[in-house]
Amino acid sequence: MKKKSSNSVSSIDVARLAGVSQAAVSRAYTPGASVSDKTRRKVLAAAEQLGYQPNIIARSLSRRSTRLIGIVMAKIGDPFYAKILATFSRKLQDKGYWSLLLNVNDDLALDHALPQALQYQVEGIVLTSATLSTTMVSHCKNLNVPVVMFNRFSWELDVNAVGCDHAGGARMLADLLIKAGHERFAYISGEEDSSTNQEREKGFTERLADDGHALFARESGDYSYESGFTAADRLLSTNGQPDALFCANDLMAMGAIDQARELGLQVPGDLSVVGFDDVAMAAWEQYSLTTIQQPMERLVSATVDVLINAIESREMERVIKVIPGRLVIRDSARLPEKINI
Amino acid sequence: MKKKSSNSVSSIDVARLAGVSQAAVSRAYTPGASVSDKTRRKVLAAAEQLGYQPNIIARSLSRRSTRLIGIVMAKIGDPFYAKILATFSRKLQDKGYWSLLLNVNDDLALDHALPQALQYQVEGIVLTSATLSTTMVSHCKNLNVPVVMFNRFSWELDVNAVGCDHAGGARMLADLLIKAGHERFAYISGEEDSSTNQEREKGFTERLADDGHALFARESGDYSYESGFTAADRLLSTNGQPDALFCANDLMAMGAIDQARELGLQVPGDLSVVGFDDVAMAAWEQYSLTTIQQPMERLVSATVDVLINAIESREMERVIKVIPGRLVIRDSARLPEKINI
DNA sequence: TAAATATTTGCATACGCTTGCATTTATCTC
DNA sequence: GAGATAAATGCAAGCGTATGCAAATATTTA
Repeated sequence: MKKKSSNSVSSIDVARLAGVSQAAVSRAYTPGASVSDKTRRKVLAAAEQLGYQPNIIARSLSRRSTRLIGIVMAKIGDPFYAKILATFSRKLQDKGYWSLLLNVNDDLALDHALPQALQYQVEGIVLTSATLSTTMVSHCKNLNVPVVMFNRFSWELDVNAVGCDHAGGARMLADLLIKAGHERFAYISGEEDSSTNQEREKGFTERLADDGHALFARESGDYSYESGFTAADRLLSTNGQPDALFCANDLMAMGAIDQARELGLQVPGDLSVVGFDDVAMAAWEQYSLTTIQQPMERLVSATVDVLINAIESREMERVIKVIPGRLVIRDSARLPEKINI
Repeated sequence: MKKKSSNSVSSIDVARLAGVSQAAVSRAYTPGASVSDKTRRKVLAAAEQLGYQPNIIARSLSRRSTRLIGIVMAKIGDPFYAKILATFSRKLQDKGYWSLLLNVNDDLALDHALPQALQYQVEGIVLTSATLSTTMVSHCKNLNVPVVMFNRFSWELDVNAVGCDHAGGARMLADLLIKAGHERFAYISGEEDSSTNQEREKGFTERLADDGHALFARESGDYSYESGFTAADRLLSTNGQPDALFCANDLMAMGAIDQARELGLQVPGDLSVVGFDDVAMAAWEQYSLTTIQQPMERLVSATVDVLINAIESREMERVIKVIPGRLVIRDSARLPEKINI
């Protein structure tokens, strides 16, 4: 239709209209800069009239600061991760940072995507549901871009990390199940190589071992509802069934519950099922899942704090924070006779 | 620990090391630029050695193109929107664009956040779950930044739009319920002022009217599970119950199903329930929800195409695309005797 | 082999903003 | 009201890359 020529109005145009120098315009938009009120008003009026907005790209180049944070995610569709993302972007926005979203399928794709993000001069990176290769870590280190891994942990990688106390949470669950008098404990794992999965399993089995129990059965899943559903099938349709089941996350727990019911079992009558995360659906009537709540707000706040601090203080010391989860008791697991947890 | 001085290596450093001009370095990174293979190799080798990566911020300034797209979202936690976001960012990445995420609570916050995004010189904007004010629309228009509304529509606003055929989908559902012999139809709305809600209700009631039916009952919800749960309570605990219920989205439908069962009703025995969206959970055993599938890939592809085209062709003509949904029949609604849908 | 053409190269400027520094103007002090 | 101090202003040099243009080099043609 109408063909507009490139119509971007710059600080020079504003300066001209306001009858001041270009520098004055810049200062009018810089809090605490040395400008008189009168000048600032003149500038803002002229800007208003011309529809001027400062060009942050140019500002970033000049200031050598973009206020951009790269958020790396896989599985955005997973409700737990979706919530994380929502919380991150909100908290970052509150602090005046913006989120550059890197959607990644696997760690390989990350190695491809990350350099791109770095080219955008992101000032920090949040890693969820993906792990960096060591070359990428040193890459970020060289560029002086702090990284925080969220709910992932690795001793080898010299990277900041904030996460929930998965082992501790799993221990609480084991504890609850033991006290409820269960005997045959099963576990459905998440992706085997995720640190989250390993810690949860470790905490669970250790607490069992404390009471002389061992894992009665174990199946592999991948954190998806479907994997919980099918793993539970393998678990429950053999003879000699477990009477307590810990799934590495809520989604699988819900799948497992559905499968159990499919097979005619009562939850928690015949089988106690517990999960991990406390996603919104865990509270739904059909599932009413006993689980460990990951304190999202605290986790994300801590992560953002670590990141921003690393950015602003240029501190290179590695920081690791572990935040305890909270046991949420609902109806999917049998309770101890006397409740004293 | 170790305090690194600002260590950014620029094209000039690479040029020096490679023994070429800075321009040559720039060209080495520009596909199709006029450089000999020899030079390009020298440059890349030097770059490798220094760990050089082009600074996209500087490039953006020079080229006047950031390849940044602003994605505006509210309710990222909603599984349907989470999926949308995932799909968008993937498709955009595939086309060499990056997503700047704007997390927004309400339209008011948008009016605040959008100018900020525009300052980042985003080349286009995708709007989901939020509506622009008219001043923002003209703002974008002035800046020549194309906008596409996703699953939102407004006659008044002169903005591109891509969305599912909500009315058509709702009509299919009404059709199914009518043919199954239902008599008393109820509707639980989404947020009343969302165009999506209005279209779905319109399609539903129109199809009912075609057969001489009117809405038997109606309750307000807000697209959340909880609102479906409570709305269903109001709907079902009065005497004179509906026998068919259309909820404006799946989440509410699941809430309604849970409430119905809570009240001792069979679904679909006593009450047929249908939803809209076909989120992942709709396929879960407990719900097995009959619903309208929004063809996510097509919707998002179309949106991205409209946007990219508007960006690259500088075309200002308004584009509107409506894409049909697909009826997914599961077990939450009674079926007609003879199936001929 | 010289001339004509095509390909590479470097120079210099532009992109829009920030900021140190010197200069001008306003404010204060006695 | 003069001198001293403080605040405001403008100038100009960046920030790191892209690119038009002219000069230099390579390739082709006769």
